[in-house]
Amino acid sequence: MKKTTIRDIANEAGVSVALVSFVMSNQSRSADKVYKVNETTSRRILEIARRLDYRPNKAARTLRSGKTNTIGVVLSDISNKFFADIARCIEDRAYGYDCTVIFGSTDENAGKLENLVKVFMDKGVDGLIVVPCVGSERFIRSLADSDLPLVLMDRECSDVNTSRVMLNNGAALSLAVSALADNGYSKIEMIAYDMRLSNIVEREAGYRSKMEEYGLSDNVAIHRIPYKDIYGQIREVVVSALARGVEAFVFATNTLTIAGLKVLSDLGVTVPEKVRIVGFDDSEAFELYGTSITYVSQPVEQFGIRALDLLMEHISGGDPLSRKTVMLQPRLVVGNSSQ
Amino acid sequence: MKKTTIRDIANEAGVSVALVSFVMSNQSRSADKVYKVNETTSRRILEIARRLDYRPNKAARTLRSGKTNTIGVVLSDISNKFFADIARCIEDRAYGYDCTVIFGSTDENAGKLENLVKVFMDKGVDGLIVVPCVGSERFIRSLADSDLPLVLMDRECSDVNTSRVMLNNGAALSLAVSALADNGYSKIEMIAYDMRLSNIVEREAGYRSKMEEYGLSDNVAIHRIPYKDIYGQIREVVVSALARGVEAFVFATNTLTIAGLKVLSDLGVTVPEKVRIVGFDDSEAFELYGTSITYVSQPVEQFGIRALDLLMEHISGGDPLSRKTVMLQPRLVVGNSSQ
DNA sequence: AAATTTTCATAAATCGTTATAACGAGACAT
DNA sequence: ATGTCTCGTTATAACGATTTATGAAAATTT
Repeated sequence: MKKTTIRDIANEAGVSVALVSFVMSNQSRSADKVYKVNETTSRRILEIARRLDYRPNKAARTLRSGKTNTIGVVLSDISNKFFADIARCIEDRAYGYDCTVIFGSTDENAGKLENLVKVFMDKGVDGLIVVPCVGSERFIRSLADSDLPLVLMDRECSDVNTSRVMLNNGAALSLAVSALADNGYSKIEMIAYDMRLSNIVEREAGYRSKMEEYGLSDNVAIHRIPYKDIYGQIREVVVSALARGVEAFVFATNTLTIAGLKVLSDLGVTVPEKVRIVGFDDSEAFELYGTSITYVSQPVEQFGIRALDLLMEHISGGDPLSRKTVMLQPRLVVGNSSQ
Repeated sequence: MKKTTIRDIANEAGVSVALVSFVMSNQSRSADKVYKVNETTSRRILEIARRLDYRPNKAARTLRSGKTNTIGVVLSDISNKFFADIARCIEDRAYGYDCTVIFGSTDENAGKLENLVKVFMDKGVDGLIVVPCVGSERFIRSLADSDLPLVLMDRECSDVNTSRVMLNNGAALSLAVSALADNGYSKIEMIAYDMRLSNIVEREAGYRSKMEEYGLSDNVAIHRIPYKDIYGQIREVVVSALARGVEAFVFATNTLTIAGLKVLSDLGVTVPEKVRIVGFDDSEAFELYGTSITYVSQPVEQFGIRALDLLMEHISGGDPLSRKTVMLQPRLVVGNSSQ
């Protein structure tokens, strides 16, 4: 029960292996010359291939052609809902491109990122989609200078000439601030991460400038939470803010939103009676919270779809000079938590 | 800037390519003969390899040896938290085995499962971890008869001689029932899926037998919810059960638990005052629910770890007759929702 | 009818490894 | 001195495809 090879088919059909190869990878073209295959023989070969249940050997194909039809996706943590959703979209869409995907999680660790990329390159991926993390800028720049197709996702990396898919993070927090300010609240504080990721930084800027627009510069307060012991850190922040008479919180990420709501709930602070909030990203957890949550929504599936499309375009030879940036727009979902 | 090959190293060191190959894949052994390499030359070759930044070409290696160092994992939906967590564990652990993982989601569709497995086989995976779905039994049996190493996860498939990692599903619902019955409740109803997946079936059996043990056979009521419009279906069930004076609900899965809680919350039915519940699996959503939830916890990370270990053992030639079944034990986490 | 082009097919050279048989040189025993 | 072993190494044939140059026959032009 040996696997059938191109050679078996050639024997069976009484033709050369080259011809079979041409038929199989049907674009049968060379640099300038175009190899045409006779319709009848072509069909005969296809038929025999089907009968013998021929499956091309990918390793051989890759060895000779240099193409793996595999791409690598490096993200923060595939067990995080946001990235898991993106992963799922990429997986589905890649199927259409007849391309398989391998994933890797960095845990926001630049060393791991570097490692993963190297492993993926050793595997011979045709291209990479990468979510940069703090400290990975230099490496990513060098990566972009190599000739491996690359698409950045979710977070910027300065001075890199490559395609990218980003959220309009500034607009996201503008929406959040407006939702509250338009209801007459002015003491709006922001809870963000300690990490200097581009998306966080931009969200902070969005918050700040929108506050200024409403003439609330003096009320600007950004709390930067370390990545570990989020709950404990937020609790401190919230307690002191409440003591100062804060009216509302805006959150910079999904995780922070959930942790913040839990803190408020544990403190017995009701929303929106005692304090208002606007969250970031949807979560099934919101459904079990007593009050419906106002939040900024990002088009999650678009991240995956657009990033993959850009990468594929890039791989199939689009000219390397026209790198595109896709800017996704956030949307405000209004609930009672901001009233 | 061509990639350096084994041949470059051989030239540089003035030895044959074969010797370099032996050194690189250092277990240099044949069927019976063992090829020893001189310590000094070995070190010299290694040194040169390091200097030239040698990266073995996986495609060539695979073509010749037949091994890909890649495994496939077929699960229900990688964007579902339970599976995402498992995926993450597998990913991390596979790194230690110097092995990459490709994932695929079936959406509980036997056709997709079959398709994914075929794609993975074409890719040449060394082995598979599969979460069966309804209707895939025949295909999985045929798969198990092939000589591709296979490990089943989370759900049974009858008459298949292969390794597997399962939860003790019966015990899981026994725990759930006990938690309620021990508090004096007797009208305990179960909410399960319509699907005849082995894990669901076993959970139903666990519920039923534990109810009998408490002498509550007459109160046994299992509600089977179709996979679509879960919320609406559960709502109907809950409303009529409440009208009949139900005291408590036990849920068969995570998704059902969340949906159930949301229904209760929307109906204004407070837990545990009006009705008691025991959930399945942890969820961050529980943290935002007013009452702490009593739930059956599965050792999620163990699924990934044990499945991968079994598969690796299987791949590296453990005798095919000794297939193992790992039975993971559930644990009860007690909150207020069952009081 | 000769010249030219087009069409279809083939042979042979890779791609970078691994696996196996064989081989020379000393060591050791006969 | 001859034969047998072991040790370290080499030559070479795969592995299964793609790619290129080349060729022979058929179709077209001149």
